[in-house]
Amino acid sequence: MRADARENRDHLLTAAGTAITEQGVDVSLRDIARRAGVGLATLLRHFPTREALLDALLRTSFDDLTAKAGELETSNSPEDALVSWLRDCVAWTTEYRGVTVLMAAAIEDAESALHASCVTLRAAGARLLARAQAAGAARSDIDGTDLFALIAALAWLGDQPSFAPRADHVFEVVASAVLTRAGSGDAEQGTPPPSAP
Amino acid sequence: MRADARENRDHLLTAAGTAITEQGVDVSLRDIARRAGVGLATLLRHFPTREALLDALLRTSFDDLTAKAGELETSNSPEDALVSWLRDCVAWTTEYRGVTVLMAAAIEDAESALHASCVTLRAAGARLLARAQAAGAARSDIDGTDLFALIAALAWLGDQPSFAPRADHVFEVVASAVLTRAGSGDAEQGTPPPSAP
DNA sequence: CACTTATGTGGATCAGTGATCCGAATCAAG
DNA sequence: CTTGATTCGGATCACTGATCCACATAAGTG
Repeated sequence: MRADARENRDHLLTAAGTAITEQGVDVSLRDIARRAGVGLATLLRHFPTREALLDALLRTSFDDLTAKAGELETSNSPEDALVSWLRDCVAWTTEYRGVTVLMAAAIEDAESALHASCVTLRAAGARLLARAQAAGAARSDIDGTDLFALIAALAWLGDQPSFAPRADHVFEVVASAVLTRAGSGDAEQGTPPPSAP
Repeated sequence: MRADARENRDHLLTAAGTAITEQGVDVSLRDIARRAGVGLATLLRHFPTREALLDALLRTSFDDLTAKAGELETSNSPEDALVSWLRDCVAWTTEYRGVTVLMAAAIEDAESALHASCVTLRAAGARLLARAQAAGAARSDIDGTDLFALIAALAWLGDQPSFAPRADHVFEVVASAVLTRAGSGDAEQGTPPPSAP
């Protein structure tokens, strides 16, 4: 790779980072190119699609989250590990407004540049969930896919200006649904047992 | 209102209905105008913005949902009433793919054409929730805004092709979090009590 | 250092979007 | 039937992502 090309690539990545944190992932690619002092065509040569650019930009964050999941697997409490990791995941998405929709689309589109990162992230969450389930700390009728969907939904709430103030509270509510009670025998039914204390 | 104008308006609404159910709320306004046999400028005169068009198109659905909430208020079980209404709300959004994002934006934007409908809907849900809380069937640390956020999040999951197959299951999980247990004393803390059976 | 070649660049351009303007067509009242 | 106001829709604008190709430039060679 030529030296000037590498330099342009780096400029593009930093410009994309600041532009996205300011305006969200839907920011105009022309804006990013302009910030980097580069033509639009150059941006599109280095990153043929918006997803490719995001993949290069977010890959380290993805890796950090999966690494964190690995560390938490040796934490003392399976329950705390799961909840803490969930919180980290949701909190991370607030840095990149709008990234949730792209992740949701990428997780099932094997052609997407973000696909691999999303699958890895889901697997990391699934391991933490399985550990909590084995310890009886999480309901047993959900799996990694459900967990990923819950993370995405909570992250999406944080993306919406109208819901963002309540996002933390809603997180607690949903987390309490994932944790503890119920979920062993009547999982097939789907409907939880009626409350009769 | 002139007769031909009214006719065009009706054609536009039916065309918008079919176009949106086929392609989602992001469908091109030109497509809708073309289906209605009308110019784009005509569509934009009758409905100056996409939200205005959606408001006219969805208002009856909104009214149906709020009316249903009113009926359910006299149902025998506050718990069943709440869950049934939640299910109806989430199910309704599947007809109009992508409408959730617009509702989320409209609920806090008083200028939006959809604002009034969303506020009314939220109030209807809040009444059902309050009734369930009074009966001890729903946790007491959530309010109508939280409920609206949960509905929106679940509806958004149904909108995403990758999550749609799990949307029903996730609904049950979230519904079980809203219902029954906890929520009276420790609401201030946010964090649910650790599971220690 | 000079030259050649392969590589990278970016302005011009295309199809698509929502929005706006204004001359022309159409309806309804007298 | 005439008149006048209302409505219509093609042309147009600014913006998006994407593509093309003449041009500039860096890297390698003698």
